[in-house]
Amino acid sequence: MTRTRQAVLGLLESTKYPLSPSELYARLKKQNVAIDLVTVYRNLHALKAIGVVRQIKLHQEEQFRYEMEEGREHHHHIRCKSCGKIEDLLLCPLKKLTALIEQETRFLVGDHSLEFSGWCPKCQ
Amino acid sequence: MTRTRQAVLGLLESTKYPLSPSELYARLKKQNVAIDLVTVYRNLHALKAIGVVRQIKLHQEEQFRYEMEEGREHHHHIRCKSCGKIEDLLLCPLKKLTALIEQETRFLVGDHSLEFSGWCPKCQ
DNA sequence: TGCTATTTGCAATTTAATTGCATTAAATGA
DNA sequence: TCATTTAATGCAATTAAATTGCAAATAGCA
Repeated sequence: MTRTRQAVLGLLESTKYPLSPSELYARLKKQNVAIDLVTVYRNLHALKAIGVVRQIKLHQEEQFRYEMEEGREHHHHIRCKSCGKIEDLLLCPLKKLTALIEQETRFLVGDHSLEFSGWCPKCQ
Repeated sequence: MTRTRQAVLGLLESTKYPLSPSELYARLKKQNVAIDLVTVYRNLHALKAIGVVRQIKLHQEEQFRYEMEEGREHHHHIRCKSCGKIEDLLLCPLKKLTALIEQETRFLVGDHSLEFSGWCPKCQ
């Protein structure tokens, strides 16, 4: 557990929404943490591999985002089409649906991703 | 409406799941359609702009995919984690949820994306 | 303190997507 | 039909996110 890794982890812990590698990099720079963008990527990869952070990809976005795995219930996101603001949605109407989908498709369902987009209060 | 554009459109029309630009390019090559990958990109862009095709991005995938807009009901997808097979899901349990989400978040909901992943019959 | 294994920074590479520009093909009108 | 305008194409180069190789630096531990 190195200084840089702690900085990455600390920032993820204190942020209420998922961050992209470049966002993490920019914020760490602002905090005067000497870190390379490649190191951000590698730390996120490592933290994901050990199950500490979760990698998500929002609909229509280019980059991956990362959020803490621990202490968070199953949730989804809503994202503003205008300013990009992201908030958690704590509801999930999909648990009951899995059996039906497995029956219809013969797939074995592992997980799902759900995302709403629209306009946040400021951008309406 | 050029030959190449017709080829792109024809392939999208005859495929039951969303295709990526590189998949389209590879298949057109196989059909001996002389086309550049850049042209595939530009045609998809143009077809999207006039509302003929829809651009989607599946969770955890790198590239965009495209599918016909016309004649298709609102639907979602299920994707095999192993072989990448994609199928449509014609159900959507989310319409009723929009009002609740707007109330809770004060966002104005525009649309949503929902995707299941798991293992297809062959890969189980 | 000294040794080993891991992590880091830098440079270079990969892949998806985009852009500039000269050439070619389509489409419209006389 | 042919000429003229307009849009589409191919090639090369570029951009951005992510990854990799490798030497130097750092952490962990005896």
